[in-house]
Amino acid sequence: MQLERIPHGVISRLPSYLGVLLQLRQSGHSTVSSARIGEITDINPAQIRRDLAHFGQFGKRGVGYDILDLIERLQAILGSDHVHRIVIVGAGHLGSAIAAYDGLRARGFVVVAVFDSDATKIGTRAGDLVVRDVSELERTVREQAVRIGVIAVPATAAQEVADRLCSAGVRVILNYSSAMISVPAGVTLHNTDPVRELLHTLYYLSRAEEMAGLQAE
Amino acid sequence: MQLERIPHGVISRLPSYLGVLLQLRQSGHSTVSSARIGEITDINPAQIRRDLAHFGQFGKRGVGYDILDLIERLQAILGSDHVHRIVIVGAGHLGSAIAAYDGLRARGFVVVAVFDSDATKIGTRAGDLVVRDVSELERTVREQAVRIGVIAVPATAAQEVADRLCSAGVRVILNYSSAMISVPAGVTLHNTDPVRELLHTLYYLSRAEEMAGLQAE
DNA sequence: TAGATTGTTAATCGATTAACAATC
DNA sequence: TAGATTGTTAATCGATTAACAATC
Repeated sequence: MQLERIPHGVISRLPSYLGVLLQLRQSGHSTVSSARIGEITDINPAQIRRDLAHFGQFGKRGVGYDILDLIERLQAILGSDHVHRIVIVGAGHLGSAIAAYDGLRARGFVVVAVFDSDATKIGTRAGDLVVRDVSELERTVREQAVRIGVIAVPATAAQEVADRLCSAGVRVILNYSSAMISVPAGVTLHNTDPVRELLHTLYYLSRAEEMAGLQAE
Repeated sequence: MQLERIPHGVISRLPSYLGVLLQLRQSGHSTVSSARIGEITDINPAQIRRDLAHFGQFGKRGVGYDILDLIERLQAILGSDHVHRIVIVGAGHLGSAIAAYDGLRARGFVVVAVFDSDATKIGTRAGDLVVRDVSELERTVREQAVRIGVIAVPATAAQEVADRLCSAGVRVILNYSSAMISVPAGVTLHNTDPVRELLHTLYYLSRAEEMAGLQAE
C-alpha cells in the first residue's frame, strides 16, 4: 500500500531499471551498483538510488543491489509479477507484429484476442491466434476481464475503437495510430505514435547539423 | 538561430501540438485557442502559450492562433519542413509495418531502404521497397546521407546494428527492439519498446484496481 | 466598445544533483 | 580494517501554474 505520492518521473524510469536488470541476469551477473545501472541507462546514480528509496531499502551498502531480488521487487511494484491479459484491435502489419512479439509474454502479458473488421482478415492467423470479428470485442473484454487494449487501426477508426474498448471496461489504452483520441477519466491513454517520436528528435538533429555547419565554415 | 536553451519538455510537447493542428486543419478550422489545444492534449493552456513563446509571438490576442501559420512555424522549428531520409533494419512484421506506414510520408519522412540479413526475406517487398541485404547498409547510409535509422531486429542483433548505423553516419536511432543498446555521444537514441510503455502504465492500473477493491469492500 | 485570448510575470511546486554519514 | 556503495539530506535547478496587463 503506497501512502506517499510517487512522482510520475520515478515510475516512468522503473521499467528501464527492470530492463537493465533482466539483461544483466541473462549475462550471469548477481549484483549491480547504481553507478553501473547509471552508465547503461544514462541516468544519474543518485537519482536511481533516490527512486528506489521511495519503495524501501533494497540494496546493501558497500555491495550494491542483488539483481534477482531487485527484479522481483520492481515487478511487484509495477504489477508485472502476475499476468495481464490484453486485446489488440487491428490485424494489419502493426497489429500482427505486436501479436507475434515474444517480448510480451516474456514480461507477463498475454494477448487473448486480435480483432479486425475486414472480412478478408478475419480467420487468418496473427501470432498464435486467429483474427476475430471486431463485433466480438465487447463480449471478449467483459468475459475475460481484459484491462489493456492496443489500438492498431487506421487513424479514422481509432476514436470509435477507443470508445468501445473503454465502455467494455478497458482501463489502459495503448494507441499506435496517429490519431489524437480522447478517453474518459479513469482510463490511461498512451500514445505511441512512432512518427511523433521522430519529430521530437528531429529538433535536436537540426540543431546538431547547424552547429556542425558553423564549425566547418 | 536559437540563443536560449529550450527545455527538453518543451520540445517533447511540440509534436503533440502539431498533431492537434494537423487534425484541426483537416476538419476545416482556421484558428484555435490555447484553451482548445489544452482540452485535446490534456496540457495546461498557460504551458502551451509559454512553450510557444520560447520561439516567438505566434498568436493574436483575443483571437488565438492561425492554424496554417502555426503548423508552418512548428514544422520549421522541428525541422519537419523538409524531407528526412530514413533506413529501416529488419524486415520482420514490425519493420514491414513501419515501412508501409503512410504516416511517415505524410509528415516528411521517406524510407529509402529496408534491410535484412535473412536470405529468404531479401528481395521480397516491404511497403514500396524491395528488402535489401544488410551488407549494403553502410554504403546506402553514406551515399544517401541518411541521418535516421530504425532498428526492428531481434534483441540479440540490436547492438551490432546500432554500431553499424552509427559508424556509417546515422545521427538518430529509433530502437524498436527490447534490447538496451548504447550509442556514441552525438547520436540520439530513442527507445520505443512497446512493452516498456505497458509496464509503466501497469503501475497506475494496479493502484486503480486496489482503490476500486477497497471501495467495493 | 466589450469580450476574448494572448504573452509574460511572479509564485509555487517538484525533480535533480552533489555530498556525505552510515554501514556492508 | 580499508574500500565501496548505499540511503538520505540539503541545495540547486527547472518546470508548472495562476494571474493579469496588453491588445486584438
